[in-house]
Amino acid sequence: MTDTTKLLAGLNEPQKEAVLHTEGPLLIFAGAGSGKTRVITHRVAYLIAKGVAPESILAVTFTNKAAGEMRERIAKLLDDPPEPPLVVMAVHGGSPWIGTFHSLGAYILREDGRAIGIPRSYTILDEDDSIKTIKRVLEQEGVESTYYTPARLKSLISWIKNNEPDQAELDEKLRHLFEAYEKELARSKSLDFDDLLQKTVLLLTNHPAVAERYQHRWRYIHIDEYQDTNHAQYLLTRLLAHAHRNVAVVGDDDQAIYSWRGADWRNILSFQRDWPEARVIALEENYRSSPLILQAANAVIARNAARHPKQLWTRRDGGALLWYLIADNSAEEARAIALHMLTLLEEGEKPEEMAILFRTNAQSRALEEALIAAGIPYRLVSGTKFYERKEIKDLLSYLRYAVNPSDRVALARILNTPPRGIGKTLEVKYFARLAGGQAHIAPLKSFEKMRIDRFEKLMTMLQKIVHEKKAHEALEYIAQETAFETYLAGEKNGEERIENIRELFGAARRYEELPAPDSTQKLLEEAALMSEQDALTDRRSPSVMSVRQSDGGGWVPLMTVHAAKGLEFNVVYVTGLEEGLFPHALSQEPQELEEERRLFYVALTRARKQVILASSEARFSRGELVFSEPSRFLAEIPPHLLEIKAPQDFLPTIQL
DNA sequence: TGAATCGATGTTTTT
DNA sequence: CATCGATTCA
Repeated sequence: MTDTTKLLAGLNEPQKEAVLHTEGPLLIFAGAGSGKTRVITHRVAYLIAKGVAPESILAVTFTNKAAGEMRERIAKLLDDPPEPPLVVMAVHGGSPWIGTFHSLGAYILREDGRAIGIPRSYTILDEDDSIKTIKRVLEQEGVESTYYTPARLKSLISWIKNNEPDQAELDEKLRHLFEAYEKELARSKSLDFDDLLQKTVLLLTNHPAVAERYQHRWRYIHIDEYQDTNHAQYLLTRLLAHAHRNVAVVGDDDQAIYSWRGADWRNILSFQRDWPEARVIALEENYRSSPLILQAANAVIARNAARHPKQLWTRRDGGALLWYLIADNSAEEARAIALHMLTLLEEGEKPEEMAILFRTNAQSRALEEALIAAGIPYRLVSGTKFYERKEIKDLLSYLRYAVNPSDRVALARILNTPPRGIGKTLEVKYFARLAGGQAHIAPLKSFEKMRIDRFEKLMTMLQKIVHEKKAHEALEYIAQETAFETYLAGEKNGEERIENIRELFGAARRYEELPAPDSTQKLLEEAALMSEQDALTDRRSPSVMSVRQSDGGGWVPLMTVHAAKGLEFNVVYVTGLEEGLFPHALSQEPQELEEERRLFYVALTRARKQVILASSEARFSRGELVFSEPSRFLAEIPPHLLEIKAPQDFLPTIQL
């Protein structure tokens, strides 16, 4: 057993208090860089060292990556070898359960969903899959309306699921479409992201015996990033903690940046209403950023009216002024940044310690081009995610369909991929046939029947394999049988895409130790719930690959500010600081502007040593040159903290 | 059936 | 600008 005093060493007073307050509700306001993750990991390790059974501890994190890191850090604190990353701990008895709300819901529903009619083999639909389902519903219902576009309907449905409005308040048409969508999901034995939360709440509410089991199992609950929980997550937390009341939530209202996704940061402010006996602890000492960066961030966030007042401080002194780079256009902005990076690299800064942040993914293009020109290795922590690539989704859809033969989205994907002569007409016939034998279904012509028979035979075989063998064996079988690599070789970017599916085989091998059907199930779950920060692979150009190999690893990370949440770097470039872009033109309501400001605050507080802010007077947006003013946020930073730079100030001191 | 081409059309952030 | 969908042609 680990000595508990060791777990308290090096913590400041409020941090210690948070670790020691193990019984009863606990609310931790943790400012940016105040050692929040440290507190949670030490707290969990402390509980275990004190003799609490590890399996009775639950920790909910914002991303799976954060979960993996937390797991490793706890293991290290307890002098245990870390578990292999990404294999969910629940399957190894005797470990804390650490994961996101969505994976928690997926797990509970997998175990107990049958009580509310959800089969063990259900499919998780990602955003793209559920949009496809909505398209099918709109077609079936013969909706002509231009108002109900698939994307808009998706967000309306999502809103309904998260907020459970009074049925009577809903528009008749919308209610009808909502029900049709739900019916289609049920028929496909599929759940969307919102269902993973909402159905879990439903299960625990309607089946008290099930709820009691989980309440009894997880006696110590931790929720990270509580300011970004939505209503369903709030209810789930309350349900799980109800019996023992040992619930510790950690968050910062100033870093709430997901209200557009249904998150309600007032959850953190109203915690004390539900748990009146809660101990409240504020962590305001910052260990990350230089005092100048903190002063800038504090000044900016102070402009928000809707916040719990607080002020970050640091014991450190010194630090560099924030730089503000004004460029004529986005290409020049990108080039200047790349040049500056070269100087820092010369001085010995590591590439992975210099992050480039932007408001929208579309901005990455110009930056990538400049980095390629400068020969700087980078990685895009965003954009087309690994599991969203077509070849990956296609191949995984075979497994999905084998596991869940009701999964219509998966079937539609694989029926003719690779091409096997089942085109649009035959697909329609086949779907009608599966839907049920009405009289008007045209009989299949003999060549059609042959093609269908061949496909069905393949799937019967695959089903058998999925139930008897591991995920990677099933994948390799299907790739073999469908000559998938030969098919990809004939497509554009064939080589890269073949690489990708080989990488998928590798990912599948991480589930080797699980028994046969679970192995495939887990892989599919990971694929659906993988987040931006978790991205397994990175988009990079061939030239970048060679640089990477020659300098012993390390890439400059490029990502949206949202994706940077929870991360920190020595140097942070915040690009595209223009009105209309950051703050975004679509977020102009007072509340939305405050969220944009919080987003800017998050960007600033990612940096340890240096912040470089950048804006362009003109940039291309949908093929058009658009001119804009510098972001209002720049003017909110006290001028004495800023040093204005022109692109020429970034001229290289070394030869390109 | 499936490849190819043309034209319209939408534009934030993501589990 | 890039993606998606519809239409056309082999």
